[in-house]
Amino acid sequence: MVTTRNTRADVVAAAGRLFAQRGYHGTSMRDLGKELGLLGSSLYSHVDSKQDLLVEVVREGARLFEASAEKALAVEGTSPDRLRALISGHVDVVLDNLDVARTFLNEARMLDPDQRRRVISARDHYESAFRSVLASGIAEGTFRAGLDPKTASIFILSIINAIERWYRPDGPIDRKALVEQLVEFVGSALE
Amino acid sequence: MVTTRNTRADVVAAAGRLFAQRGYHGTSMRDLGKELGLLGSSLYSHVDSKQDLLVEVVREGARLFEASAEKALAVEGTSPDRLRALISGHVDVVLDNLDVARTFLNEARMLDPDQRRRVISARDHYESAFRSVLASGIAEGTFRAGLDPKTASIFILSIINAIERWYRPDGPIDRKALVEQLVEFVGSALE
DNA sequence: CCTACCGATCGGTAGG
DNA sequence: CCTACCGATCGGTAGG
Repeated sequence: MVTTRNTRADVVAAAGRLFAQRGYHGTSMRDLGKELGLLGSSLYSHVDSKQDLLVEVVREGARLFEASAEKALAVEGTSPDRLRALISGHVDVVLDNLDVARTFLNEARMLDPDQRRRVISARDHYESAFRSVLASGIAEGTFRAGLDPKTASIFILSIINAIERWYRPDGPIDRKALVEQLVEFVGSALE
Repeated sequence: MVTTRNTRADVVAAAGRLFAQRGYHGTSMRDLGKELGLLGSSLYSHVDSKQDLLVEVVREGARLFEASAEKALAVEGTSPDRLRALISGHVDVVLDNLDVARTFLNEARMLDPDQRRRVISARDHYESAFRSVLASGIAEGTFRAGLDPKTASIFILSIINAIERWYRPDGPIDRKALVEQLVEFVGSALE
């Protein structure tokens, strides 16, 4: 077995792993080097700074969530169908990219103000997918009138963002059942 | 105006503020000293270590949530009444102790394994208050049968724990309205 | 609560 | 990607 040189993508992936586990400030460049089998100083041939790594991981998270929303909004069918697609897609993004999702959700606030603003607007755009599906459903009469799409979106996102905090893939509830429980809970909250 | 000496409680309170804002690893003892108008080294006349401060803040959070649950469970009335008391009490704990709650929710994972275990079991005990109220409501027929109290509790806690992340006291929705929206959303999810 | 430190570790650079 | 560093900062201590 040959030990190949690390690519920039390897470095970013390892950064996501450690940032997710120990937090951005809890991870040193030497920790990250060790994770990759090289010295901390060697990382600077791949990146300009530690912040750069956080930016890169968080951006990847934003891309993944955004791509999921785009797909979900394109689903033919009813508003509840698109809401289900949004929820199911979110679960997939989180569970298929746990480290990236965790870093995106918990460590983005460690970015400098400029980069943080970009993340906030990316999040708002993602949230707007939920708001628009809820608004359509209310207009169609499939979701209860009097529902506030903004608040309801925040509640729904609160539930699906928190999955990262408690869900264990090897636990008693598999991914499909998780999505079912989510859709059922959220669905009946909207009726 | 006289400048009084800081008490241990002042130090813990300031630690909660900084841990909540910048994270545990993002806060240095010198930062904390500056916040209190003294040197980092002077803090060691109040505490033995930085970890001690995190332990203290997190424990205070655990105490507050536990006290709230105890009060809510003692409420006379129906299961939905007690659920409302749990939600309303949780909102009060979070909004009246934002820094402590944030540190409890986001920084407890930075504790050493031993202390972290204690927090996890404290959280589980708090969650059990929600589970038991849901189970009673299902048994009475006020909450829909087929509901899983464990999963539903996690979903409810996901929503009310996330308040820390988005709610602004000076925003368009006041505390009373927030509780109403929460109770309505969660309530209809359980019917 | 300050003075005066300690060894360890931090993010990062120059040069190969 | 390593060698050999840099100045700054880290948590913490001794003694007052």
